[in-house]
Amino acid sequence: MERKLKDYNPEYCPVIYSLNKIGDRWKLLVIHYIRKGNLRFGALQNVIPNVSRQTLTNKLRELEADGIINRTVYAEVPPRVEYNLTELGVSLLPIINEMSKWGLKYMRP
Amino acid sequence: MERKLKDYNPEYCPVIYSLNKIGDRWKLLVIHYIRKGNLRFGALQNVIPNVSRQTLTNKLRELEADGIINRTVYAEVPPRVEYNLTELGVSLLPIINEMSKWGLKYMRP
DNA sequence: CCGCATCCTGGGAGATACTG
DNA sequence: CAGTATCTCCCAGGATGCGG
Repeated sequence: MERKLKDYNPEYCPVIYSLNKIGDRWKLLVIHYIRKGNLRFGALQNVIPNVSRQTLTNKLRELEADGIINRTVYAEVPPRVEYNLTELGVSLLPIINEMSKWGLKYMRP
Repeated sequence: MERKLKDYNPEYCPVIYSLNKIGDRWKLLVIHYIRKGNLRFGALQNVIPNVSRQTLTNKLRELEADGIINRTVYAEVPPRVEYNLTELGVSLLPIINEMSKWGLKYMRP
């Protein structure tokens, strides 16, 4: 189980709540890349640098449990699974947009 | 040394850059609370749940090295040290604001 | 009060092999 | 293809004591 700040924070504040949902580099990257159209497990693995299948799986499960993404299995051969942002997931995009804007502005090579 | 996604990411993207600077729950919390007026080391330690001195020290150093906060030492007895956001630090506030807004809207007790 | 030096531990993450 | 199951490793972070 993931240890969360919530567990021992007396003055629970919104920022901490958000951090507990997405304050994890992997999760933000997953959301970011799903938004960009990388919907399949393999696609995500290719585009996110150095994620192991294991970790990617875990993060996808957590995001699903938090209602941020949907998982759709297509009964095909070979099997196909697609992930999509839920409404809640979409509501996170402004945060990622702000981060993206900041990165663009202040990034130095 | 902190292992950064940057080190092994072929397609370097702004979101990842931002993540490398602040994609760490402690750092965001530090920025958040400095903004709220908790400028002293002790104040930060009191207000951030369960940070050890060590960790807080490290994060403050990293933030300082990244030009996000300033450190001012007052030659008093007892000693006093204050941290302030630099211009670069202030430029991060929109991100935190978005996170705060999101938390307020979707937080369930 | 602030914070460095040490030591130590837990659990996040990688590697690998195996299934439907 | 898209996972699960295991095992291992590593280091971020906690605890503690000292020093300016």
